[in-house]
Amino acid sequence: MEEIIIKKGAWSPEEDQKMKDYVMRYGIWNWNLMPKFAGLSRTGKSCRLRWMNYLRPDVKKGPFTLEEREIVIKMYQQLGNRWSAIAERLPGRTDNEVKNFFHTHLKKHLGQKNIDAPVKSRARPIPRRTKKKADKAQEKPILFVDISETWSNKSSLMISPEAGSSILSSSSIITFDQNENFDMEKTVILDSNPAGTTHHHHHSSSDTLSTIDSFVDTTSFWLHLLNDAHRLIV
DNA sequence: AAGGATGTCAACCGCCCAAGT
DNA sequence: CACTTGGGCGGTTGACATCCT
Repeated sequence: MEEIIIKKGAWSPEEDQKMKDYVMRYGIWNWNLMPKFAGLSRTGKSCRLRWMNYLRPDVKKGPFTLEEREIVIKMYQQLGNRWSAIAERLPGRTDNEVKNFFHTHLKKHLGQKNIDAPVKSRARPIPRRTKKKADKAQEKPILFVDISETWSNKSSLMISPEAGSSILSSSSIITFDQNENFDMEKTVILDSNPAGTTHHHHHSSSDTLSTIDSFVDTTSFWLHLLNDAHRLIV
């Protein structure tokens, strides 16, 4: 097994570019696996943080406006140190940025007299997580691809000729969970199969599924194709 | 001019939670 | 039920910039 040195600290412009290129092409599917495919020697966590706080196209850069400042103060009085909740009220600002802004600009310059928090640190009157995974999936359908070593036990790729749309005269691929029924919404149209291998399986009913055993060998290829294709339908 | 003090903020860490197994 | 996993959260650190004497 090859030893991979995980890089830490500041991101270089080259790393940023790799990340941007990758996400633009393939989207975000799994933070832990993504750096490997993107050619980054970083942890998934590090990648996620960099993307969320800096590389994401909708992050607002530059100093806080007066309005934003007022919102931070007001929300801090209401919510305390729930930075991510406060950041939701400030489009383009991240929790990290709000937290930094508060500590460096507000806490000291205003003093506690004007910005009393209603609750002590760690107290969470409102559950931190209000969104469930199902809710999020509804907001934006996400293709889930499981490529763990136990791949074949958990889930499979399926190709269903019937699912082909008129857009492309090709086979379709979906991902699925064992308990999940065929879902046309998650159908992905592909042009071709990897490495010219034949993975076409015909199904007469929607719950007939086939496992592609050689998946692991062509994981990268498939994931890239899936992500490309996924982008077509989202 | 110099170098110590202070400020800024990107990125890390440990912990937490929801969902899956 | 317990355990694992992925990702989200807030506290904190430390490199670098700027200020101050």
